[in-house]
Amino acid sequence: MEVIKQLKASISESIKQVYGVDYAPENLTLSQTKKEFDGAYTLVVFPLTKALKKAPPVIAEEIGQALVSASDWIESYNVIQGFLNLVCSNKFWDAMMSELAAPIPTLDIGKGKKLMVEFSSPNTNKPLHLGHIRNILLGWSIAQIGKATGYEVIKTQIINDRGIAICKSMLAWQLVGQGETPESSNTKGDHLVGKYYVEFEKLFQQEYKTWQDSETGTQVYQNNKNEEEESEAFFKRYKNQYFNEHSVIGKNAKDMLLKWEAGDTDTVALWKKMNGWVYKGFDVTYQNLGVDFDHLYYESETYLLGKSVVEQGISSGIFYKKEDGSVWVNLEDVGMDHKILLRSDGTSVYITQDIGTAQQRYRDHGMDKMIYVVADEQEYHFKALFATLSKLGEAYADQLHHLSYGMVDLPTGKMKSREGTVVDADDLMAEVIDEARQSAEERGGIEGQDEDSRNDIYRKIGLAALKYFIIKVNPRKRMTFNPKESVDMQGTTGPYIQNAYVRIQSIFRKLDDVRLDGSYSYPGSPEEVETELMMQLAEFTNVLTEAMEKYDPSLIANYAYAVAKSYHRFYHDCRILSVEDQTLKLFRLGLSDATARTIKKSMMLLGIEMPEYM
RNA sequence: GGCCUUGUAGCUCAACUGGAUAGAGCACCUGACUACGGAUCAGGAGGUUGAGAGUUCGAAUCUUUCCAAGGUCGCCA
Repeated sequence: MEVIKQLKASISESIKQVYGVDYAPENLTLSQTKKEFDGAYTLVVFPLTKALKKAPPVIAEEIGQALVSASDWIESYNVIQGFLNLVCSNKFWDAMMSELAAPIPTLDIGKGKKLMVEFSSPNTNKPLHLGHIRNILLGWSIAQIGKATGYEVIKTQIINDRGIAICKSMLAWQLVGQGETPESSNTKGDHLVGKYYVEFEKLFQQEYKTWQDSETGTQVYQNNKNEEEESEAFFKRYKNQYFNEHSVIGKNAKDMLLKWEAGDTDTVALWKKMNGWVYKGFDVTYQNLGVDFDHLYYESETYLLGKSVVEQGISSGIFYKKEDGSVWVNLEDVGMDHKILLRSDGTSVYITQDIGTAQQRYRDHGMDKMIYVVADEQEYHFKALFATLSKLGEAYADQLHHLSYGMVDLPTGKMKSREGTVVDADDLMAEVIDEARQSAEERGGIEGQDEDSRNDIYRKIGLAALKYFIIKVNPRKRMTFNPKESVDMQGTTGPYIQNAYVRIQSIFRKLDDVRLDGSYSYPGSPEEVETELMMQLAEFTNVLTEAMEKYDPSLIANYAYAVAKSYHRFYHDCRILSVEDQTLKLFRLGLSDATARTIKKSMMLLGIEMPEYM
């Protein structure tokens, strides 16, 4: 905000004038004055004492005097301890209002730079769930924030389309599916494939159970159990080993994976068919959620990429090979451990393909900056990945960032797919939209709209509730998703913010012919609710900058709420359409318009749409 | 056990980067202009910021020691 910059510059000049000391404007701490004191902005003078060598109250007094005589923006001041409270003049508020009336500019922080954001990155064996929603909202939002700060943004994901998981679904479908398709069963493709993933688990459990009672099973139990260990506890622990060493259906699944890797025609055809179903399903979910991607990467195409890089790393001595053939990188110099890069059988692990994918992406897009949106359980992995890429001397290695976020819990505890407590993304969206519909029908207010418009409004409100509920929480923190609270529409919620916007639209609909020409002059002195709102709006670019620096959309969410709250108060206290004084009316209309634009922009950065009615 | 994250009102979250008497919402209680849209606004009650010690003009924030929860730690992704 230029007005604030100029205000700081004036303070800096006053310091120069009184003390002959150069104090850079950007080093001044100028905050909003607390409500219980008189003034708009407060200069905290404690930090100045060293440079100016006087007691805080004296400095405050002297700067205050100098400012009042030098600047026509400062009407008066008062000093409380080391705080210099500045009371601003109408000229100041008019200047600020004029600046607020201008279109919100794109910042130039990322000007000329490419930013790639990876988010969502699902497995193709089951539908998206609540955890993905947090991931997607964060990724989408950081991409929008990137754009708003001047970056050219490439939204991407890596789709985990291969591996044992999808083979399980494929096998189960072959065994018990009887040719079922999304069309034949009228089921969304991703849900259908997810169903067969569950089917596999059932078949496996049946087989396992039978085996447990067999001679071999009991023998294994007797030979391997810990002291006093019950059979149930043992077999729970032994499950993975059973899958790998004894299970017939497990062997079949693994064989399928081998066939897939060998390029077996039938297997690949089935794989393509079922993944195709899943992608169709994902597309619908993404569309309903209002997100899209610019460039997709598939694990099936990238999983081999890292190998040659690793082999080069061995010959150049960056990595080393153990006797058993496995390849390692030593990360002790950056405070980490040794990390495996290739298995002893020469196959690649998770990090291997990530190395390859990173290189591929850099070749494709030459990005200056890359953000991976992935849950915090993978922090160690990304530290190791970045350190390894750095050792390889990759140009972009120090511009990689893991946007790590806490997992989503339910009031009943963790989400666990095995226990069926996973909240499905499609179901969840349908529920919040339905909730919005009920709420709107009770209230009335949009009966005049046709059905399509009404449905569109319900969708916007419901999704706003859901998205805001999730995005308002600091990403770093683990969050509890309370389904009841997520559909709240009062208080700190998406619909509350939408309501402020809708009120403003309603005002402007009632105006016939008013032109806001961008110049404002307040007759008398603005009300406190008005100056508070203006100051709030003036913070937008600061908040946006900070959100980008910290990779934290929740800052924008909290900001949007603060603006909406200030507006609701203003709206309640101040007449707008019915005021006689035309300049005052224009001022308030200008303020309303600036508020609407700021709210809309902020919420757009979070992937939340604004309705015109609600 | 090592490392990382978190701990703030009954609950869900803030706190302008070390600033004034720690703020909102939900829930509870009391009110609001014969409503520019009440999905709103105002008020009440609710706190030893997990505990202790330290650093300084000043600490929820920095240091340190504990306590609690979660994550992670060489061939899962």
